[in-house]
Amino acid sequence: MNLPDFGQLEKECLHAWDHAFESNPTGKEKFYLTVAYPYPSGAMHVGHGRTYIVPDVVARFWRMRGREVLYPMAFHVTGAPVIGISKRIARGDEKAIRLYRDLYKVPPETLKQFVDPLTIVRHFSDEYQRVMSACGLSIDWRRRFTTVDPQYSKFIEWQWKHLHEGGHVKKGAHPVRFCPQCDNPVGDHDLLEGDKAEIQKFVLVMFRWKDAFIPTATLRPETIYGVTNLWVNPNVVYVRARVDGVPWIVSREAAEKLSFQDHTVIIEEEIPGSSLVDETVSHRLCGNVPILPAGFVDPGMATGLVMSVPAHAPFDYIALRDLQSKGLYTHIRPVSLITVPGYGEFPAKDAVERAGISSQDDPRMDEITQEVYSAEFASGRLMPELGGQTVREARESVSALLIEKDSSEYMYEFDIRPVVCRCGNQVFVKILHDQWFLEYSDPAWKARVSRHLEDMSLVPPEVRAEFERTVDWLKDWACTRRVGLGTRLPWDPDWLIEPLSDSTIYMAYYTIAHHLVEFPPEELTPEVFDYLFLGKECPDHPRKEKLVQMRREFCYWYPYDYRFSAKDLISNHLTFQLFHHVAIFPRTCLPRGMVVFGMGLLNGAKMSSSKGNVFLLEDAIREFGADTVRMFLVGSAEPWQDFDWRNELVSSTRKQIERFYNTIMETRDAPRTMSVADTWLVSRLQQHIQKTTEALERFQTRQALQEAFFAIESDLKWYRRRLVSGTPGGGALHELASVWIRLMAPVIPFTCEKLWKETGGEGLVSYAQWPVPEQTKISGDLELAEELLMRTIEDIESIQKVLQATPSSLSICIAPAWKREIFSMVARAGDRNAVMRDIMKDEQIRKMGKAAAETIKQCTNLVHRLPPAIVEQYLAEKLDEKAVFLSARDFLEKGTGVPVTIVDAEESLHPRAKLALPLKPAIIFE
RNA sequence: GCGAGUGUGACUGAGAGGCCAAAAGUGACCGACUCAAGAUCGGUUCUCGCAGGAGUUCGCAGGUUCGAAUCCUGCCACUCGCACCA
Repeated sequence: MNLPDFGQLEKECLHAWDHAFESNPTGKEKFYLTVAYPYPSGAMHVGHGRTYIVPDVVARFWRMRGREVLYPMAFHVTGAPVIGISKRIARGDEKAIRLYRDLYKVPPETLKQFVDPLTIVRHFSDEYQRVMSACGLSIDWRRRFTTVDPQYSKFIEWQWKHLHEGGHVKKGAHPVRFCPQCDNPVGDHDLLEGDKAEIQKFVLVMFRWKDAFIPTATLRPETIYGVTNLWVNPNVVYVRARVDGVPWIVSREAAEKLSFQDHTVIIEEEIPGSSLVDETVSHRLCGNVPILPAGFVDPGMATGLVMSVPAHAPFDYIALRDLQSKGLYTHIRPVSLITVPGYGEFPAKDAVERAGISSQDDPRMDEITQEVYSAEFASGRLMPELGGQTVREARESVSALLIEKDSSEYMYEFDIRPVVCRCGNQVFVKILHDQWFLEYSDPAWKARVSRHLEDMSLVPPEVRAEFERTVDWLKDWACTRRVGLGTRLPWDPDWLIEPLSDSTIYMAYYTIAHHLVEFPPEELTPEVFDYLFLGKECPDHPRKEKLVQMRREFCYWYPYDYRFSAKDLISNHLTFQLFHHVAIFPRTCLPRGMVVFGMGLLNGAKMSSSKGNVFLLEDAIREFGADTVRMFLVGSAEPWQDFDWRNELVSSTRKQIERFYNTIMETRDAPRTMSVADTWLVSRLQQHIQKTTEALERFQTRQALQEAFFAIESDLKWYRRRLVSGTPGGGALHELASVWIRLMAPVIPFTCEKLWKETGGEGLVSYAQWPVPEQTKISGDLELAEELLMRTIEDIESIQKVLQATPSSLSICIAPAWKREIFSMVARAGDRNAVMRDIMKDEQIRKMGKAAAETIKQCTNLVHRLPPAIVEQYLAEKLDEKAVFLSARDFLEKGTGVPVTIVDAEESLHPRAKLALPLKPAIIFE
């Protein structure tokens, strides 16, 4: 083997590609694809690599097909993560420092500067660009920007002005997880404990006790009609507190929580739980009820006091039963208020008894509570005397009633506790005010998105259901922040625009990004953008011609053709950007398609930077070469499937590329003569061109590689086998080389660029014309003949395998014409059952008698066992089987090592000769 | 829990009612070439079989059909999402 220095080769290519992929509007049809821009807070790993390499393969493919391709890239730096990172590094946090120093290999001097968040993103943006280039990504880097560039901020302000004017941004209150210590809302990833916790909305049912209220929290306000008592924990000390001036009795924890939920709370005195036991409270809807002691009451849960509905709540039922079994409170009877199919008067009792639960501590209690809850919610109705509403309806109407007439309030609480912030402190539910929302819940907005979604091309098609559901499910999105990097809300500059919300239509920005940097930000007024993106009247501007040109460029590129992104973004970014597009742009500028990717695994485990389970892309390129990394990443699975990076598999990909390189280099010396095998090879090649093209049009990179690489390799194998020994191959190889290099160029552009040059190709292969299959080069009869030969050899080999005695000769007996006739008739027949009768109508054949009947049966069998394409071809071509074998006799003799004779089956005396069928000659070893 | 998806031979994966014992790649084993290793090339890789065949397989259990990896039902397992975050 004579391999080049791939590292050197890559360097030369990168040099040749410098500025080669900068795209400008031309007379050609365009193809605009974008990928979600990265948030550069760390080094790229091979998972990121695939995210950008797959689109690059697509970009290179369309470029070679003559499209003007735009593949831009920018960096998303708005938001809070880098601020957290810089703080942690400033604080000397070991874990953060280890990650950046050891895994991401940030030099110590640079790391020191990471106390400034912008330094982090600047460092990694540059690194991203360097590594992306090293991967051979055909990006137009002139358009690079970051989301904190002043021009971009102007663009965001323009967009938000429209969203605001369009009525898509509303102000409201919003419960969030909040850490008082950090004085900030906390997201899932900021939690030490309780990351699954959801905020639930409880109704506080206000029971009167002396001059105060005892609020009990419930998710089932409709059960107020069945309250028999309250529960208090006698071992807990409660407080009497003035809540918005009104005295409430709640747990100490509850008092603190309420203070975060829009209440002013002043604690006045402590009240031991035990002193509340046996007190009487009252409520308009259930009258006077006693307070009973119960150990299960958790002071950390909502108000720390609960109402008891033993007929419908298993916990309440069991707690009451336990007390009554000790002879206490025996006068209390459960009060039934809901009827549910499948349960008796007291569903809680039924459920407990069915499950055979005897104690409050039984672990199944939560499960059966859920069971009763769900059953009643799904199919329960209030008793007729209470109005007969469904539980679903009653829950709404009763809570409205309680709020309006009975001083009830809402209280938010987590469904799972404890919830602990990364800083170690307890997290509370806080109601944020003045929060701005994108009103994704707006049915009219949703409807426009849904309608557009129908017109979009989604790859793979299975994701459509998920998009539809997401559009349906999206609620209002809190779109402003107090902390982080970003653009300020134009009409309320105390707020920053939230980072997902500022990244929804930036694909439009790319189209003119390289021109926009020439403008001072203050000149980029809304009127300018209105002209550029919406075609409104062009404002007066000293550089009006420039603006006109930019408008033209935008119109050339937009809308984008495909957006590529990982599947985890379906439920936010990918759907958000559709909402924003329909809100801002006219129909003609709405996105055309999306391609959704699978996730990456490393040696079978999920890739995760925080767990250190990553393989850096730059290391991979250094170790294996960029082409190897590319070919592995696009070839191991289709884009939407998850892929698994395993070093040993990657190494074998490298060998494949080396093999490819050598094969092509060897073709340079091949003579120009065309043999039968050459014609066959060229004929086959047309199919591979066709199939590769189709696969890439459908983004099936793996399938494309299957055709463009392995299928061609396997043809070459047969081709070489068919060559007379010692010959180096013929004229087909030159054509093959030229086609093959181009088919592989999108995937392994470095190697192909080099080979293109070596084989005398003109210019860059990156811009060479994509091969087109030529009908005139396809010879069906030859392909069928070779197919017959291959199949026969396969049969011969399988016989040889089981043969014990060494044969001295081989006869191949060709089926007679009448059998070929029968075969054709069988193959053409539509109705399989009638075939026999129809064929036997033929005088000539009927004379054959039993042999004919037998042959019909065998042919029927054979026709169904052969690939339809072959049968079809057989019907279309006039195949002279005997000639095929005669011309391949040398080849057969060489393969089997015995003399071969080819005879007509009817001339052979051997009984086995009768077995001969079309496409399946009798094989006789003697 | 809810929603969307996936389960194929040692592994990655094609296959979407008869072309299917199931493509291709990888790995493993054997052979050729080598002093040797690597690379390369040829062969084998579910079980049985002295004639191109037969048997048992495609998460599990049923069902539809002349016929099921493929269609239907149930179960099990895995992946992703469930938001204030990139």
